[in-house]
Amino acid sequence: MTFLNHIQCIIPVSEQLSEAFYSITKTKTVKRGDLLLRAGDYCNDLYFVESGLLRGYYYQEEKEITNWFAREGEFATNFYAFITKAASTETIEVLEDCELTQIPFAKLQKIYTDFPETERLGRILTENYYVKLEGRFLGLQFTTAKERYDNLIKQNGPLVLRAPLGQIASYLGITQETLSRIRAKH
Amino acid sequence: MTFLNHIQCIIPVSEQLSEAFYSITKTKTVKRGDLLLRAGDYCNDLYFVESGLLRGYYYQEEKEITNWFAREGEFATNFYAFITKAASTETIEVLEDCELTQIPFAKLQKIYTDFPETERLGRILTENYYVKLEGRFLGLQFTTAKERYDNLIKQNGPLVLRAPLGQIASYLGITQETLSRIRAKH
DNA sequence: CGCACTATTTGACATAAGTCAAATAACAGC
DNA sequence: GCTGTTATTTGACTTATGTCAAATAGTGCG
Repeated sequence: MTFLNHIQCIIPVSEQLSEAFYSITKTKTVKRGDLLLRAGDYCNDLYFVESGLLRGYYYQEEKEITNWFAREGEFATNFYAFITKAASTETIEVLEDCELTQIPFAKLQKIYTDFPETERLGRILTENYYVKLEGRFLGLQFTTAKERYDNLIKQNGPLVLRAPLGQIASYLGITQETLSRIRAKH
Repeated sequence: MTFLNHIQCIIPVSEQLSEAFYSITKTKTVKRGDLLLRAGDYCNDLYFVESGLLRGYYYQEEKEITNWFAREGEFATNFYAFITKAASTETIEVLEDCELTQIPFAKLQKIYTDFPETERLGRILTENYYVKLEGRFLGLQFTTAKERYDNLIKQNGPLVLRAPLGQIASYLGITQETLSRIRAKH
């Protein structure tokens, strides 16, 4: 699913709006290991993943914590830093070669001004982020590590499995050792 | 802090906008024990708490889980149900007599249409919800039950303490017994 | 005031997951 | 294909928090 297809699922996209999006976005190809954003930098872009896999991570007491994975059809950015223009606390790393649609913040603002109906888009994307986070929050509170792992596999399939064990473990809020033991009992 | 004061902290409020808000909002007085919203109902109103204390809760395997408390200066609603028009999964209960500013969904939509600059307001309120939830999510993952309790007290002071033990415990994601033991060691 | 009901505390024990450490396994570069 | 490095697995032990049950304390109502 391309960026525009995805937008069309959220708000109606007129010919003009479609062209405006076309003119402000760039296609960006990145390779495994590249960093799209570093902690401390400003986050000027929203990315839509056309193909590939990314992750966002930060440090919590020396330990690297993976906060999210984004695969094709999903948006990726340090949401908070993108919106507030505060320095990013997250680093965004390319896990699998990606084709991305890059949406610069300033140009997105212009779209909001020129096409007020797109304000709704921003709100809905925020809501989606919220709902997703809420799901994880409830999961953390009411499910065991094994259940969370099984759910991750069910929802994200083998794609996420290509990520190293430690990254998946920290995403699930558990230690590597625990995840390794979960896997051992198939 | 009144509703309009609060809005003014987020977006500039013109004379006309102020009047428009005035015309769509109603002041509502509710008493301890009243239910503002029941699980299963549609959530048609956003409330701003001028004074008093509310909570939102839902059931998770027979157990009542308090999802949030809202005190003066905060908004209260089942955010998800309000936005999506899905049936509410939450019940909203009045913990302490409240004076509320009631904002009906349909009229809020009209404000969005008549004053497009208010779309930003919706987005920012959503973001605030998101950031708050993110804080709780991280807390659940990286702090002990005692730390979470201490933080709650620090942030919400004695107001929340008037809520029954079991409600606070479920909000913190722990059992009553554990919270009771935390309190016992002052 | 006293009864019945509900909320809180306390105790004894169970358990999921963490910690630390060592043993393997997998992998990248020469 | 070896070698050093990094990732994963396994083991032994600890710990925070949960569970179940019983004892108190608190509260509203007739």
